[in-house]
Amino acid sequence: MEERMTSQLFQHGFKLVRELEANLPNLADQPNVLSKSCDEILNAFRSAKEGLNLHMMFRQQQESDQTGTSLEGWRRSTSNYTQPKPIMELLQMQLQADHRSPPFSRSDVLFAGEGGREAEGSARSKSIGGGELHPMDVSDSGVVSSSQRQRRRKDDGERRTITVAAPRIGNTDIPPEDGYTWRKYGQKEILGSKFPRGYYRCTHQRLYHCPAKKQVQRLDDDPYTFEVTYRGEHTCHMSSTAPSIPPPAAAADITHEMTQIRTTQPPPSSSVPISSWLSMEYLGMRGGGSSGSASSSGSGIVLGGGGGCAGPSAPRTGKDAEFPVADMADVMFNSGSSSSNISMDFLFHSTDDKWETGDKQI
DNA sequence: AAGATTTGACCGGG
DNA sequence: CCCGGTCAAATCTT
Repeated sequence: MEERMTSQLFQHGFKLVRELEANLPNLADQPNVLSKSCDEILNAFRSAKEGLNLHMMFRQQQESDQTGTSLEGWRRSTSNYTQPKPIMELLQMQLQADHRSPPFSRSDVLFAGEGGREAEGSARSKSIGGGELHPMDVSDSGVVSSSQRQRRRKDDGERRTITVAAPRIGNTDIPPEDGYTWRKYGQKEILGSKFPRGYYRCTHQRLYHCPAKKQVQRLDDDPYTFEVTYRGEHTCHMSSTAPSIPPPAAAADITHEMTQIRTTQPPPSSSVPISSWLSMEYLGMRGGGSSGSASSSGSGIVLGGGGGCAGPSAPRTGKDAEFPVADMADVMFNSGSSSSNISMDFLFHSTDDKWETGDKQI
């Protein structure tokens, strides 16, 4: 169990590395950004290492007092969080604290909820994605009955709309990532809009009945800006067995880096007791459900590795870059706490044949 | 093969 | 009836 959490931390680190790897061609001429990303990675792995130490401590403690209650209590407290802050909000919090410009060119965040946060109940009872469990569809003949589908609309509850700047480098068709993985289920031309609107739902809707959805629409007047509307809240990370771990600063920042260039030093996540940010206390409190964006390329950023949206089924190709990544991580660990020890030559020459894979970059 | 995306059709609300 | 949202079969990707 505890090992699993730690492995999630490690996997997050790996993921950051993978992302850095994928974006390296773009970052070649932005050493400061690159350096920053390296710091994120270092922090991620450092946190993982702390987690490891923590496990060892707890294990020893558990062995000494056979009751095991302390461990149990710790676990309970760590799974006691509600919802992880969506990355957007994390960024805002973080940047607010830092007195820096907002992550994305967030012009506004408006809540259009009719007061109800009931996303969970209604969605479950009415079986949102229609298809799977329709009472009406289960005629024993297997043939769909006359009333073909049952759809639900309305009662979506809260809608949150934000505008997000698209990356001007790389594939601008892909709205910026957030910590969640989304699956596109529709696209529609909208009257009066030049660009179609994309409809996304949480990838883990099936597993966790997660009602979270979002719509992504490019603005007519500024194709580099997306308007993202979120509906419903993520419930998919509520699994008691494995809380997702959206490492606040690191994950948020690397996402951000790819989106907008800025130079900033994140709050050293390593200085935050891992137990506390595991329990999400570090993040403040609950978050509304979401953020982000999906991408047609399916390259969703998946945080953590365990619990919910952020994780159990990381769509990332899993096996592809595991070894290079591990090597890289190793190098970084051994090189101390600063990324400055890594020479650009190492990154751009000794392994340059690997960067070819980025066919969708730029 | 499983999962994601595409896309035309369907449905409900205004 | 129109429009926005969703479904689901076909297709693509991994």
